[in-house]
Amino acid sequence: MAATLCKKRGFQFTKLRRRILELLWDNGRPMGAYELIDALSPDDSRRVGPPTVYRGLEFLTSQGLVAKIESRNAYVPLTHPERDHDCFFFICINCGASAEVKDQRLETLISEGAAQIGFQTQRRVVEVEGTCSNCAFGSTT
Amino acid sequence: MAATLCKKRGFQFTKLRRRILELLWDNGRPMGAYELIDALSPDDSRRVGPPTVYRGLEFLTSQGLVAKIESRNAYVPLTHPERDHDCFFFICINCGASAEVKDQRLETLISEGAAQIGFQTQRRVVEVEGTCSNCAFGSTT
DNA sequence: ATTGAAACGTTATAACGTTGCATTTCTTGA
DNA sequence: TCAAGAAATGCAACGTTATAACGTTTCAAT
Repeated sequence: MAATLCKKRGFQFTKLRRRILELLWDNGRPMGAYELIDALSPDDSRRVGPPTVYRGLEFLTSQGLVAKIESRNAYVPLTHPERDHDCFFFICINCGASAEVKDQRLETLISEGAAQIGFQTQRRVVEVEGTCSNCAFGSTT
Repeated sequence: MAATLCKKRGFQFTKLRRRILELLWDNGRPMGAYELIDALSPDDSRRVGPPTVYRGLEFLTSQGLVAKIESRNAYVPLTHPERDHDCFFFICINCGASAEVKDQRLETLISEGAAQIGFQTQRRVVEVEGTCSNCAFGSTT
C-alpha cells in the first residue's frame, strides 16, 4: 500500500488509520462511519467508539486519502492522494458503487463561476446520483 | 408569493408548507430542520415534531421549491421551481450565505461525463464551499 | 529516563432523520 | 349536505450520524 509512503509528509500512519483505509479499499463501495466501527470491532474485544473512527476519517481526509460522500454520509478511498484536487463522484443509487472522476474542465468551470461573484473556493462537492451501467442492464430482471 | 400559484399542479399548498417556505425565504441562509422546528413553534403552543417538518421539506423539495444543501444538512428556497433542473450552490463557510446558480454548461459537462461511463443521471449535487466576497473583505478586521 | 505532543479510548450527548400509528382536514361524489 | 376515502398532520418512540469533554497511552526527541 503506497499509502504508507505518502505518510512521509511527517505524519504518522498508525495502525488505526491503516485499518480504516484498508477497510474502505476492501469494501469497494462507500462505507458509513458506524459500518466502519462494526468492521473495526472484533466480536470478542472491546468496541471502538465513534470519535476514534471519526478522527481517523478526519486525518485520512486531510491527507487526501479519503473523501466523504456528502449525499450519503459515507466515505470512500481516493486514488490520487498526491494532488490536492477535489474529486467528483458518480454514485449508483442501486448498488451503491461510486466512481471517482477528475475533470479539469469541471474544475475550471466552477472556479470561473466563483470568480464572477468574488467567491474564494475552498472545497468542491460534486456528486452525481443515478444508475450505473451495470445496474441499468439488470433493471428488467 | 407566487408559490401558491405554482401549487396548481394539483397539490395542496397547506399552511404548514407555506410557513416553512416563508421561513426559509425570510431567513436568508440555509436552515436546518431543527432550526425550522424552533421557528415553527410559538413559545406558548405545542412544539411541532420532526416528522412534520421533514414531510413539509420533502414536499417542497419534490416541487422544486426547496433544495437540501447536503454538505450542511440544511435547506434553502429555490428561485426556479418551474423548471426541474438541479441547481448549484456557492456556500460561504463564514456567514453561511448560499448563492444559487444555474449553469447550463456545468450541466452539460456532467451529463457528458455520465454518458461516457453509461451512467444515468437522476440528481446532481454541486456545492462549492468557500468565502463570499462580503466575508473576504472583512477578514482582516 | 523525562517530557511534551500527538493519537487513542471512553462516556455521554448533540444533531439529524425515520417508523408507525392515531387523528384531523380536505376532497369528491352521491 | 353528508358519508367515504384520500391526503395531510400530530405524536411518541426510535434509529443514525457526529461531536464534546476528559482521561490515558504512545512515541519521538531530548
